[in-house]
Amino acid sequence: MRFSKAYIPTTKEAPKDAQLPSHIYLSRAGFVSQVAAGLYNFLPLGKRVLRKIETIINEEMAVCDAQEVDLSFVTPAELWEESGRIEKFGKELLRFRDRKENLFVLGPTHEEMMVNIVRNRVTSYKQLPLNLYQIKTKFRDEARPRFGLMRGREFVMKDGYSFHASTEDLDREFDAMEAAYKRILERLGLEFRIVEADSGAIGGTGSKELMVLAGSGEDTLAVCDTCEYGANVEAARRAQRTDIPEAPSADFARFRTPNIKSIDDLSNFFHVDPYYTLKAVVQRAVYIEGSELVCFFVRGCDELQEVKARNSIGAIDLVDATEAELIEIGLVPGFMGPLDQDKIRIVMDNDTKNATSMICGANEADYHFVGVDLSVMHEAHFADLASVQEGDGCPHCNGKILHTKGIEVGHIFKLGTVYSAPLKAEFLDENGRAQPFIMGTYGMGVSRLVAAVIEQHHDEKGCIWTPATAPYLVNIMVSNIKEESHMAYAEELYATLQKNGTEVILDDRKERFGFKMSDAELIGFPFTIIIGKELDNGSVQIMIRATREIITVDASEVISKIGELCK
RNA sequence: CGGGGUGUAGCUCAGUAUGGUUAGAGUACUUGGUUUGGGACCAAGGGGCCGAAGGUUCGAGUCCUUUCACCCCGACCA
Repeated sequence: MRFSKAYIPTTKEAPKDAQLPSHIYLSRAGFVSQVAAGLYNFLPLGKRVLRKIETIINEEMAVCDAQEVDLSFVTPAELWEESGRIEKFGKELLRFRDRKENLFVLGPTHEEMMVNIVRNRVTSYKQLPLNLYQIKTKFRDEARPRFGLMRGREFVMKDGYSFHASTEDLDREFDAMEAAYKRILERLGLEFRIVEADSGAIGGTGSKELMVLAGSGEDTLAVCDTCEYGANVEAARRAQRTDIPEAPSADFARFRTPNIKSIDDLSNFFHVDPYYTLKAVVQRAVYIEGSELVCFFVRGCDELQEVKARNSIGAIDLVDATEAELIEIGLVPGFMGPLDQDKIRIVMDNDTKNATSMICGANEADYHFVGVDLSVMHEAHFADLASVQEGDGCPHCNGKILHTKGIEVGHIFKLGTVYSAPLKAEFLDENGRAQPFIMGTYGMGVSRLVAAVIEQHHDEKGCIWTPATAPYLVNIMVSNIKEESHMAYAEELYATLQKNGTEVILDDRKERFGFKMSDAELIGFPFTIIIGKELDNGSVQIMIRATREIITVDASEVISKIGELCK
C-alpha cells in the first residue's frame, strides 16, 4: 500500500470522549471512528488488524478440527422463547418486527442458533464430537457502553460450541480449546493469564476466563506470585490461613460495648485482632420470585465477596439492606450476631466454621458476646463468602496471592445440557437411548482484542502493535520524496518486500520528516525504514517502534535485518 | 435504570454569568510562494440552521419549557 493513496485519517487531537489509551490512539491513528454510543466503524487499518486476529484464530481452530460456520445475525425470537432466555436477557436483546409482524432479535450470542442447526441433523453418537464456530458481529444493547471498543454494543466475537456424547469427551475438547486459546494469545504477543471464573447462575463447571493483563482492565484477578494459579476475584480461593494471630483469652460472656459498632472500634476496644471478630453484612436477596433479607457472616479481617454471596443462596441479585429494614424485623444494626436469633436467614463463611475465641454482636444494643465458640453453629449454612485479599495464601502452592487487573478477552465454559435439554437437541447413544448433547462453549472477543493489544502496548506517542497484530509490519518512510534517488531506492525496496510477502506500506506522502515520523509512531508500525540523507552513505535507518530506537544499517542488508528483528 | 456533565466549523475549544453590529481561535482543508531529519513559515481563501422543537423579546448561541444525543460515576453485563 502507498500511504499517499491510503485512507488513514490521523489527527493531533483525540475525540473528547476518549479516556482509555486504546480508544484515544485507535481514534487518533485512524483505525476506528465512533458512530453512536457503543458503535464503531472500522477504517482500513482497523479492518486489517481485525482480519489478522481472525486469521490466527481460524488457523488455530483448524488445528483442532473446529469448523467455521456463519449463522444469521437476525434470529427469530421463538428460539429465544424456547430456551427461556428472551426474558433473562431482558433489554440487552434488541428486538424488532419484520413486515409480517414476526418478532426477531439481533444475536447477542448464538447458543440457541447453534443448537438449532445441529438438532435433528446430528442424531447419532457416531456423528459426535462436533465443534462449530463463527466469527461474527454480535449486538447487545448494553445499558452503558463505554471504553471505546472495550465494551461496545456491537462487537465482533468468535463464538464456538462443541457437542459431545459424554462428559469425558467434553473435558478433552475443553482442554484442547484452552490450549488453542492459549496459543492464539501467545501468537498475538499478549501477556495474559487464564483464570478460574464464576460459573454464574446457569451452573456448569470449568468456567475459565482469558485475561489480558492491563491496568485499565475491568476485572480484578487474584494471581499467585509463584505458580500458575489465577482466578477472577469473584471465584478466587485461598489456602487455609497459617499465620493466625494469638487468640484472646476470655470465657463466654455478654459484654457491654457502648456505641461500638464497627469492626475497627471493636478490635480497638478489646485489643484483639479483627480475625477474632465476626462481621455481619445484611443484604436483600432478590430471587426470580420475591426477595428476602439475608445476613452473611465473615471474619472481621475479611470482606464479603458479593458474587460468592449471591451464589451461596442462588439469588439473582443482592442489594444493600437499609438500617430501617433491619430495625423493622427487630435486628440491631452494629450489634448483630449469629447466636440466639431467628429473625433472618444467615449464611456463614467457611472460615468461621468451629472458630473459637470469637467476638460477635449480641443482637442487643451496646452488647457483644466474647469468647464465642462457633462450633455451636455446626448446623448453620456455611459457604465460601470471603473475598481473597492480597497476601493471602495460594490454594495450590506456598505462594502469595497478588491482585492485578485484566481485560476479559475469552471465556470458555462447560455448558453440559443447559441448552440442549430445553431445546430438545438429542442424539441416540450406543444403547439407542435419546440423550441431550453435552456441550461446551468457547468465546473470544475479537474487536475487544484489538483494544486489548493497545491497552497493553502503547506509549505516550501512540500504538505499539505486536508483529502479529500490526496493520503493516514495515513502513518505508521516504524523508523527502523530491530526492529522486531516495524515492527510487524506496520503490525498489517496497517491491522486494511485497514480493517476499511482507506486509509493507510506503510512506510516499509529500510531507516533512517530523510529520511522517509522528504518524509512524502514532499508528505504531513495528518497523519504520527511514530513507533519507543516510542513503548517500549507503545506509538506511530502522526505527524500532517498541523502543523508539533508531539503528543504522547498510542499505543492502536492510531486508535481512528486518527478518532478524522479527524473531 | 439512578446521579452528574457536555452539545458552537471536519477535530479540539472560547463566547452563554449581565440578550445587542456580519459568531471567534487553534488545528485541518484549498491556492500561491519559501522551506525540507522530529507535527515548518508567509500570504490569500472556502467552511456554521450555535443538537432539535416550541416560547419570551424590538432583538436569542446567550433567558424559559420540552426533547434528543453523547460522555463520566454507579447498578447491570453470555
